[in-house]
Order: sequence, then structure tokens, then C-alpha cells
Amino acid sequence: MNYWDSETSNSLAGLELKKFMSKKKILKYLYHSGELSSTKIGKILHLSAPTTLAYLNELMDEDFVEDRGKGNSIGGRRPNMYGLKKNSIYVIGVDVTRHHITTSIFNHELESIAKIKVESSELKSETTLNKIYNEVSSVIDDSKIDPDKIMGIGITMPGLIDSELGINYTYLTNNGKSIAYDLQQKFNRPVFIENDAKARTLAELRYGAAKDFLNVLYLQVDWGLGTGMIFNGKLYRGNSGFAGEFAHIPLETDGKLCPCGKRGCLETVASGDALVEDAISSLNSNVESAIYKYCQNKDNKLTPKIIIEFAQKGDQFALSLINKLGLALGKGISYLIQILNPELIVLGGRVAQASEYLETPIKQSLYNYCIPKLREDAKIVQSNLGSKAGILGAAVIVMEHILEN
Amino acid sequence: MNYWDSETSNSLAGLELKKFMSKKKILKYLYHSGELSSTKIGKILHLSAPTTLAYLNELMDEDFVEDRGKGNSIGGRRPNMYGLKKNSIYVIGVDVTRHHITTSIFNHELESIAKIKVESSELKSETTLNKIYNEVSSVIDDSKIDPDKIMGIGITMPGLIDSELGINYTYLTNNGKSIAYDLQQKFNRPVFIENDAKARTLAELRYGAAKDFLNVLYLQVDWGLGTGMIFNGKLYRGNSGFAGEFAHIPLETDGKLCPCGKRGCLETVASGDALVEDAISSLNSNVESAIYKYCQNKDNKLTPKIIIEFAQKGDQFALSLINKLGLALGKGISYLIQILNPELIVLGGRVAQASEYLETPIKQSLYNYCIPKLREDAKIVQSNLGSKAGILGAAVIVMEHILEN
DNA sequence: GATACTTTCTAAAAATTTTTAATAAGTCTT
DNA sequence: AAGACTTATTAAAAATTTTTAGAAAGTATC
Repeated sequence: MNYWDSETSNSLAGLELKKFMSKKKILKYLYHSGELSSTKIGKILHLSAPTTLAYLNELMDEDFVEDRGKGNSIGGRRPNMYGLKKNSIYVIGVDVTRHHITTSIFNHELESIAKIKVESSELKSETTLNKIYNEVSSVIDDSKIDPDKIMGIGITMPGLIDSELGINYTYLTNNGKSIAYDLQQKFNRPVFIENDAKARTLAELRYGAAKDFLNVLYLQVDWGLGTGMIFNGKLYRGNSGFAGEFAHIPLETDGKLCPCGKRGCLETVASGDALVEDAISSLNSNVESAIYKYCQNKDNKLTPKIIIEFAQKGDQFALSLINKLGLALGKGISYLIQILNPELIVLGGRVAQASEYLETPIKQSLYNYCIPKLREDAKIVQSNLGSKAGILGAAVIVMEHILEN
Repeated sequence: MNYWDSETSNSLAGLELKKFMSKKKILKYLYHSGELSSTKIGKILHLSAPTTLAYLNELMDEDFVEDRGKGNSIGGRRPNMYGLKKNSIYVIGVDVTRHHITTSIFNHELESIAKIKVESSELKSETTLNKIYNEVSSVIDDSKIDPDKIMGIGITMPGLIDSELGINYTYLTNNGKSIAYDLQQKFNRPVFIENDAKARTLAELRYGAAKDFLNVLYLQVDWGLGTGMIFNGKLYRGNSGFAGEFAHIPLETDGKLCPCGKRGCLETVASGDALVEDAISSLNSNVESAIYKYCQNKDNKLTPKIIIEFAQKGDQFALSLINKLGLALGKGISYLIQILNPELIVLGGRVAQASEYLETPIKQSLYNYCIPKLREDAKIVQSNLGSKAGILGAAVIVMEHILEN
């Protein structure tokens, strides 16, 4: 029985369908929890002990579940623990950013089981789809894994993405055709496309700072600014999948022109792009700064990372730039807190690396703009997923989809 | 068997619990759909035809469900339809506003089955709880309905409300104790407290403009400005129940002082209060206006309703006031659209009565501040629930709670 | 280390649900 | 108006699941 293909359940009815759904739920809970005892599964799914065990035995015969030996007891016979069988399924994650394509293959616990492959590639080019195809193919070949065990491919990228239709309306428009569908035909297995920030949000929910939280906001402060939201423990996509275009709300009247065409968008003041632009434009009034000297060398290109490194060395100009960004970001966050009353806000992306310098100005803005009760609810933390966040998000997307329903 | 008490399911286990949950779900779907055939219920709950019918027969024996006769067919034997039994359960709704307490009793279809009782009462007074008690008691007595059939009481009011704890942190603080619990003891039946805008949102979802929509925002533009949100078909309350404090986001730098203590809140420019204040403060530069003449009479008090009526008569000053409010409201709405990508926005409350004059300025702001794809997704409509909205919301809250889980 | 108490596991009996198949009651086309 | 095709209902048979109860395997306490 193929539990990973969304078609399977359509071909079943009645008792067979019920059993299939129960077994699929068992797989889902094992994925979420790592390992569980038969008794616990039975309690969650409202199944009796003999039935639960019977289902588990079937799943073991089908090679999807394995016996993990005795677990701990709190005053009784020690239970047998069960978990997803190692090396029985794999997924592929592809993270497409403005300048790179990063690809890797993951096992059922979403551990990367091969070297993460990074390739330079401009997002706007028409050849990106082909490059993705080549990258994935080479990762599959190099891994030497039985291709039948690769359950799906997840691709994350920036832009307005309708993940149901598989269309990116901003980049890779593909003449309005579904990129997901096109690639699915080529690979002959399910392909899922998702907005990068939303995928990272799910990665945080399952493996990062947002684990076990229910109402979470994720801000990806990188070159741009992206947002993902978890409501009642589920990723919120909005009506067409475009929710979270928080970066393009009008924060300042008559502010800087944004690539989106509007003026004063939050992204024009709270993003890596904004940080670098701000640095360059006020360079001449800060000739004492180490950044000024750095920029005198024509070969040196200023990046958020460089600015943060100067801040870490105590450079006042760098610190003031980050402080200014923090104030603007804090104002934006206060909007989100007021509207959404989250319990946790996770900051990720390149610029969030500077969180130790961002904390104070963000808090200052929250004190200015938030109702105290709401502010007190919302803890703000930095992501701890590091550079894996993107590709992990792409892999999580696959697991979430194939375990859904 | 008492299907309405949340305690019942705790006392059950195994097969009894499973059956109880299935039967409760049947009641829930009958409430949502009005009436359904046995076959349809079976398909929804994944139960076979004989089992579904057996459950329905039990529910009929228990006097909760009734046979509604033959339904329509699309090419086969006509099905028997089933619905919640008339006169078997009732709920009470209480809508507490700044100056009034409105109370009524509703049947299972949330039709008000008695005269709606309105009583003047200032919200801030310490006697409000007693007044609520008296109002409800008198409505119960007057209705002559078997008190055992009254399943619960829903109370809606403005303020930061934690509906789980039953506490209103803004008004009726009750020394930090649960108002819901206190009243529950007095009435000896479940009492639910909810923020007025959130309750009205649910009323719109079940009986109003938002029926059958999944991602909806509701804006209650009354004296104040309140918000409710439906995500994935469910009311979103936020981590502590405070989500939707959209009125107090800082829209204008150094704007008017808001009662909340901050400056430039959306509520200071887009609410009934703001409309009246704006009218009064610019009265002297509009001596030609009919509003100016109206205000010369000391007995006349200016209200949003009056201003809207003048606008309807073509008064330019009134129209310009509403236009200004619409622009500000539109800017606020554009924030929500950008962040949440809703499919529908419902405008309710006194000021929304002027929607024919609000439509143009709101749209103008959306054109200014929204990404086109997101703007196109969001239909904006006016509520059609009228003055019943508040009390209907209070009643819906009870039904939603007792049918939950 | 014996005793009391928990929790897990398992086999057989009991109960429930589904399947099957036949009947009833329609709609739609010709 | 007859025949083909759908859908709903119901009774009996078949299959599945739960319950029950006892054994197994622990922990905690005295």
C-alpha cells in the first residue's frame, strides 16, 4: 500500500479507507513524535490496544514502521516503542534563492544524508527550471538511493506562490502554467512548490524554535523581508497562498521607492537591502567608520553580513545602522502583535544574525506601539536552524504534504 | 445523554465515547446545515448507512433530532431528511454595549423566539453583572420555556477578553476573577463570554455575509473599531484571545491622542467617535453645512447616524467627513489584506451603514497600498445582519461552544 | 526482598459495524 | 409510458473491533 501518494485514498472506500486513514495517521504521529508506544497511539486515535497493535504489525510487514525496543515506564511494564523505519523513505529539498540553488536529500527524520549541493544560478533566468531538474537528478544519482524510495520533491523560492496550483506569480512565471506540474511530469513523483518564508516557518514549527507552539509568526529578515504564520498549529497560507506580504505595507508616508512600485514599504527600511543602501547613502557623513575604509577598496562589496561583522567589532556606524533597522522592524512587528496576538515570534535570515543588537530597538518600538497585555504575550527569539533553514523548509513541505489528510 | 455539557465526554470511554462523538458530530452538522439525509451524514462521518440510521434513530428517541420528511433527489429515490428537533434546546444571548444591555432567547436555528429586551446600563458600573443576571432571569421567566431546555448563556462585550478564562481585562475586571465562572454558578448552566467583534464575526460566518467562506475579516465600525478573523473556517482568537486589536495600530505619526494612551491609532481616524470629533472640530469652517445648523440647537447631540443621514441628503460636509474616514479605513484594510490575504471583508456596525459613501475612498486606498493580486482576491461587502448582529453573535457563541469537540 | 500497585501485552468472547444483496422509490431518455 | 439508470432503505451475513480477563513485566514502598 502506498501511503505517500494522495491518489491512494481516492481508490479506497468503506472499511479499507478507514483502516488506511488510521494507518496513515499512525505514520503521521510517528513522524511528528519520533517514536511512540502502541498504547499511546491507541489513545490518540481512539483505537483499542489489539487493533492498534494489529495495524502496527501490518505497517511493519509493509516495511514502513520498525520496532525500536523498550521505552521508559513510569510504574509498570515497559512499553515497546515504534518509529518510522529507517531508510524506507527519502525526500528531496531544493531551496532556490536569488543567486543560488541548494539541493539535498533527506531521510524520514529530515536529516540530510548527503552533501548539500550549492550551485550558482540567477533566479530570473528562463533556464532555472532546467537547472533545478539537473540539480535534483544529480543529487538522486549521487546518493545511490533506490529511486522508488524518494517520495517527493519540495522546492522553495521567493515570490507570490500559489502552492495548490504550483504557480509562482513573481518569478518563474512559466507562462502561467504550473511549475509543480511540469516538474512532476519530468520526475514522475510529487513536486511541491512553496514560498521560502512559509516553508521556513514550517521548519521552525517542526524542528526549530517554534516546536510545540500554536500561534507563531516567523520573520525572515534577509536581503528581503518575508513572513510566515502559524495559527492554531497550522501554517496559514491565505486565500490564494499570498498571506504574509507584510514587507509591503506602507510604513512611512513618502518613504523610499520599493521595487514593488509603492513608497515607504516596510522592506525599504527593514531588510538586508535597506541596511546596505542606508549604509552606502550615509557613508560620506561617517568617514571615521571602518565601513568607510572598507568601501574605499573597489573590490569590496558591502553586504548585511559585513555590516554585522563591523558591529560585532564595535563600529558605531554599523551599530547605528542596525539600531535604525531594529526600530523600523519593531514597529512592523508591533502591527503584527496587535492584529494577531502571537505567543512567539521567530526571527530568521541573514540580518537576524544581529539579533543581539536588534533586541533593544525592537523592544523599544514594542513599548511605543503595543498594548502591554499583547506585548507581554509575545516572546521574540532568534532562529537556531542556521543556513540549513531554507533547504530543511523545502524538505518539510514534502513531509507535510504526503502525510496530510 | 447530555450532548451539550462538556463534562459528558470525560465520563465516557472506548466504544461509548466513540459513539457519543459520532452522535455529537451529527448534531453539529445538522446545526450547520439545517437538514441532511442519512446517506450524506454517513459519507461525511465515514459511517455505513445502517450505522448512521441507527444513530439517527437513537437521537430521535432521545428527542434531539426529528424526521423532516422527503428531500429532493437528483435521479433516484428521495432521501429522508433529518434536522435538529424544534423546541428541544434554547440558548440565551446577551449583548453588552457601552450604554445598553440587550437580551433575548433563541431556538436551535438561532431565531429569536421572544421580544428582544433592551435595558439602559452603563458598562463601567460595578452593577453591570447584577443587571445581566436580572435581565437574563427575567427573559427566562417571561419566555415560559422549560428551563432545562436552556443550554447556555452567551455574553458579548467590548474589551480585551480571554474567553477561556472568562475574564474581561478592560471592563468589568471583577477583581481578576472569571465573570463567566461567577455567572455560571448563579445560573447553574454554562456561560460564555466573548469579545463583541469576534462574536459578530461568527454570526456573519454562520448566518450572514461570510457564510461558506473560509478566510474572512470582519470590521465592526461603530463608535469604536473592532475586528474578528476567520482563518480556515475557524474563528481565530490569538494566544490569549486578544487578536484583532487592529484599531490600535499606529497609523499616523503624531496623530490624535487615543483613549488607549497612544497617538495616531487607526481608531482615532476610522471610527464613529472619530467621525463625530472630526465633525465638531471642523464645524466652524463649514458654517454652510446643515450639520452646523443642526448643532446650533444645544439639545441636538451629534452621532455617526446623524452625519450619515445628512450625507444621504447630499450634505457636502458630511460627505467629506465620511470620505476622509473611508480613506483611513481603507489604508487600515490594506494592511490586513497584505498580511492576511482574505477572500472576504465584511463591514458591520453603525458607520458601515454609510458603505455606499465608503466604497470609493476605501477602494482608492486599496489601489494605493495593496499589491494588485492581493487586492483582487478580497471582496468587500456590507453586513446584512443589521441591529440583531450583536445579540445573534452572543447566541452563536453558545452554539459553537456546546457543539465543539 | 516481599507486597502492592501500574502498565503493557495477548487471546478468546462479545459486541458492533460493515458488507452484501434485495427492495423501494425515484429521475431521465426515448 | 416503458425501460434504463440512480439513489435510498433495510435485513441478514460477514468481518472487524472492542471488551474482558488474565498473564507478563515493570516500579515503588515498607
